[in-house]
Amino acid sequence: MVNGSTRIRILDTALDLFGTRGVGTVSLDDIADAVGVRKQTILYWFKSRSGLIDAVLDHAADELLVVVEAAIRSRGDEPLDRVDAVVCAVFRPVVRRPALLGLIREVTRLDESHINHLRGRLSAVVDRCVSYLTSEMEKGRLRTCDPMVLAGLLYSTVSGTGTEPIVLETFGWEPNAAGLRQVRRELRGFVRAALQPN
Amino acid sequence: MVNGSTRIRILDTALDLFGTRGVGTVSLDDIADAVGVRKQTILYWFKSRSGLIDAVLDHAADELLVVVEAAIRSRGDEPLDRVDAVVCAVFRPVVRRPALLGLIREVTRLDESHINHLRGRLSAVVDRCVSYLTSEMEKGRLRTCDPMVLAGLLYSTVSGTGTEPIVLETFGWEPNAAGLRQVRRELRGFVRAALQPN
DNA sequence: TCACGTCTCTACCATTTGGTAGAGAAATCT
DNA sequence: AGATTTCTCTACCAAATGGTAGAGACGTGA
Repeated sequence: MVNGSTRIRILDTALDLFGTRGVGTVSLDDIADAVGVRKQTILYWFKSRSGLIDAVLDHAADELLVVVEAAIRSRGDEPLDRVDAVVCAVFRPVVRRPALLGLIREVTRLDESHINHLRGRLSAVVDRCVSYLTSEMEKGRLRTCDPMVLAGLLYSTVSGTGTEPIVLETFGWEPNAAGLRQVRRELRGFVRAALQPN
Repeated sequence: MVNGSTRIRILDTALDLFGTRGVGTVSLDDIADAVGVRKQTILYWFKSRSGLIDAVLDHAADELLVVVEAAIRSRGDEPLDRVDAVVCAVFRPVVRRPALLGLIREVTRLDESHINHLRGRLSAVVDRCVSYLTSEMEKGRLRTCDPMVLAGLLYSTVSGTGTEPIVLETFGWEPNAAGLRQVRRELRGFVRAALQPN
């Protein structure tokens, strides 16, 4: 097997399992079985379960950062369009890799050390989003409000929509491709309406 | 000890632990320790771990239903005010009992049997919310969109805000009473703006 | 050929898990 | 006084957990 490939397969699989079933309920054996490898191989590549968790968080942050950075730099001067681009960017993993946002959401259930680890990786992007919102509000191009809390609300809305299909099903939503497009359309309209300047 | 009191103390404690740490990572011994009781006492009142989970979900649904029903029937004909009342009602447990929404959110990680159990308890309220949104949209008093998906978006936004203080902290939010009031104010403004008729 | 990196194998370990069984204490109710 | 409810206690079980240890297989590159 090529150098690094097994390591990455472990990271990918662990990300999926952690993100969909929750970090605390996935054992090393579960991951090993899913990869098609023995538990000892995981402990060969990662010195402990805790080390694996940190590595998976890094892996997830990498994936998310690439997507968001690209969207932030996307064309268009109008802030509503730019926020829309970020919303679409974050929504994409919802379809392609549902576990990604699910894992980020798991942060609430993790130890302080892992929380800080992830925070360190995401803080740069978060700061940029908040200061962007601030400057556009000062220009009167977005509804004026607390930009930090607004960023949090936007995150909650997008991430919640993506990570809780079961709740949406309770509301009568149908989990198929057409349904997903519908959710994305409504999500974009919702966010756009919420940000419209007064 | 008075009849039923221990049972309810177990339910309350289990709700808190399940909601904050996740159902899958809380053992019967954890709950027993927190209640100040032996594991056997839990298994005396609930026939198994699975039975306890269902009972806790019932307990949580009860608490949530009372709050929401009251808000739905609150005065005011204006739909924006009425939705605002429900948002405030759901936000109240965020302060008083953070675990409540955290437990509802856990539904994504549960077995199908438990999911259906909870769904059965919540479907009545959900249906009422959706049909209310529908009728007000038809009257042109709310922004026109898909009412089912809108209900899901509202839920995601409110629940995410309440269950992810750690994420909000990453955005720079300060977790104290003033900060919570601030979040609630922004949340209400956000939802109001998102629902404003075109 | 030798060394190295990668991975599997067998065999352990202590700890924790959900769950069972049965005896008995203490209080309350009839 | 007797019966019932509520709860604790000791003792146990099989299964799964994270982790360790060491030997060896296999292929590649030097």
